[in-house]
Amino acid sequence: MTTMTAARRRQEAKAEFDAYMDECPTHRLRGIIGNKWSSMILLRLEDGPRRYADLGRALPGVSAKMLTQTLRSLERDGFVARSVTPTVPVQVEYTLTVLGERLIPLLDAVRQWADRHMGEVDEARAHYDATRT
Amino acid sequence: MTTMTAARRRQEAKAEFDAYMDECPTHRLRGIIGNKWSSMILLRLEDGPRRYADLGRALPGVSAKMLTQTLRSLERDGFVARSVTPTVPVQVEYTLTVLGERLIPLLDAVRQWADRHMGEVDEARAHYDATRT
DNA sequence: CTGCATCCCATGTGATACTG
DNA sequence: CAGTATCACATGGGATGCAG
Repeated sequence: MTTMTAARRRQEAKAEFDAYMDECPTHRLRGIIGNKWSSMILLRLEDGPRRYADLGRALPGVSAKMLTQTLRSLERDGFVARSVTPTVPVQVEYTLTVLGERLIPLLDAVRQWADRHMGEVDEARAHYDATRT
Repeated sequence: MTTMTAARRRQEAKAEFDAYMDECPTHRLRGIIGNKWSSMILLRLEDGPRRYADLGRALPGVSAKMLTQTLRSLERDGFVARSVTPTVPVQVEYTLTVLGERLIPLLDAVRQWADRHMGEVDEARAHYDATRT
């Protein structure tokens, strides 16, 4: 029994840690702003409401599937609100919620850091790649 | 020919946009801080240098592979420095670079936002899930 | 117009076993 | 101690076609 203890303890620690990670607010937030389209969409909504196809045109790289999927996810998390106008054909408008607006400054902070320092990252990368052939 | 124009134009716009995305500093930074272990490692290094196994113990959920891989990536991007002491057995120490230290405040900003607002996200999520059975 | 369903591939992540 | 190598798997993301 005693021989198993070390491995056993590590396993339990890992399980605990994994559970913690699932709860960890920071980790979850990173999951949100880390995905490919969330931030882009939020930033596009900063200037006011936008319709579905409108957003699609503003983000030429996005597929309909990802646009819908990301929008749903943002809606579920309370960052955007969705309102349908039952005309024919229907109009669907997406708006930033208060919570969504509060996220904008953070997104801007990320953007600013990137603008200021990603050049250094490029240099570091070039140097790293160069020094080992 | 003219019938193809619309689709054609969209394709070109997409290609352009994709190229832009690859360059976009913000998007690249999100790729860095968005991955599972980068931020955690950087935050652990905040208090001073750490050795490989030491980091591993501080992050019970990480596999050796991911620890190495993430560390390599952070080193390449210039966020951490790796120094080897050729004793027997060898010692490898990881330290935050100046660039890495400059990233910490941003990471903290993310953490703070998460601590303050993820509760609201949970509520929104619960409400969303509840309202559509 | 807005969105869902399906299929498919690339990538990220992890478990395990092995090495200088 | 500090990795490397290999295999396996889940997820993210995209293309296409259909529907209300």
